[in-house]
Amino acid sequence: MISNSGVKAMNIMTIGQIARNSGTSIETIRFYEREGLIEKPPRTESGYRNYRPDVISRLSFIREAKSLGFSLMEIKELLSLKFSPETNCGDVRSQAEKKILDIEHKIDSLQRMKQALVKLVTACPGSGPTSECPILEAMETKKLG
Amino acid sequence: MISNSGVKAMNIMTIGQIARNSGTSIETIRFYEREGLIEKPPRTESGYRNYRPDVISRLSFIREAKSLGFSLMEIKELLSLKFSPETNCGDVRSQAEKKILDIEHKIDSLQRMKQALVKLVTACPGSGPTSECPILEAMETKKLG
DNA sequence: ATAAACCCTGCACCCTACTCCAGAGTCAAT
DNA sequence: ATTGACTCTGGAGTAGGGTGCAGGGTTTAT
Repeated sequence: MISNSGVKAMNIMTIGQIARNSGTSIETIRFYEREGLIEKPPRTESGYRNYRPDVISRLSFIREAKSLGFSLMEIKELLSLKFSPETNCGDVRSQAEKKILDIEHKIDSLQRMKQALVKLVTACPGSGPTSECPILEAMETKKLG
Repeated sequence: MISNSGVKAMNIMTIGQIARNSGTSIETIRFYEREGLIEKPPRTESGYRNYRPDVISRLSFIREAKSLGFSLMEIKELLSLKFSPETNCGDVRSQAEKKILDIEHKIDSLQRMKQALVKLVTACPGSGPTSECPILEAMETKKLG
């Protein structure tokens, strides 16, 4: 290796270090790279991937968004709201507005679900044979959808 | 057919009617039955499934919960949260409490995501290039997850 | 009584999102 | 200079969640 002679660039990491720090496996990181969810990082002379640490938060974001029911496709869209010098601000804006509505709907549904469960828990000591399925009932009467 | 002679039981539906009314395909309904997410309905003499209309809201709930990032397994657990003579109150209660925490975490994450997007939209002048839209920054710095 | 529209089972297949090799090269420490 | 931990590519395999027939009965309208 020839580079890295004078200054030690301590802000680059191997894929293994990124994996350990992000809770995402090496294989998955490479998979996300193939799928375009994270940028192709520069390589060393020998071909090793060379990451800047900020890819870690991107990976955390992906993990979080997945657990909220977004597909990798949707996550890609969310992420691309930043990196598109081509598209104009209006496009991004309306995209973002759509996502906001989507998210608001999700929050709503979760709040109704939570309410149903809270009701179930507080009614618990009574222990009588309550309704067949409290969560379903709560969701039904409030007309989810 | 011999039954159904005197009284017309109008509150039963075929699988096709359920499918059309719930937005879930026939195949998927049968799949959910195999997986135990919905009860096996009674059958006609000829073997046709005979549903009561309330299965529709159960299917809607499943669809909703899926979009919120719950797996079919988790949905099964959510649906089974009720007091039955078999399970004791403590079990149900602690199960429900775990689900509540889970849901609260999801709501939190969604709210942070929404905030990031709202910030993006309000920071967006509505035209021009988007080289430095604040969305990813907002998401990264807030340390989602 | 015949066609169109349904429904049945069983099984193969598909998509998404990974996960796991094999075979080979690289790096750090001893 | 060798060992052991690490990385590379390419490709096959897996789990979860459906989807699509084929082959064959059933219902309903005409």
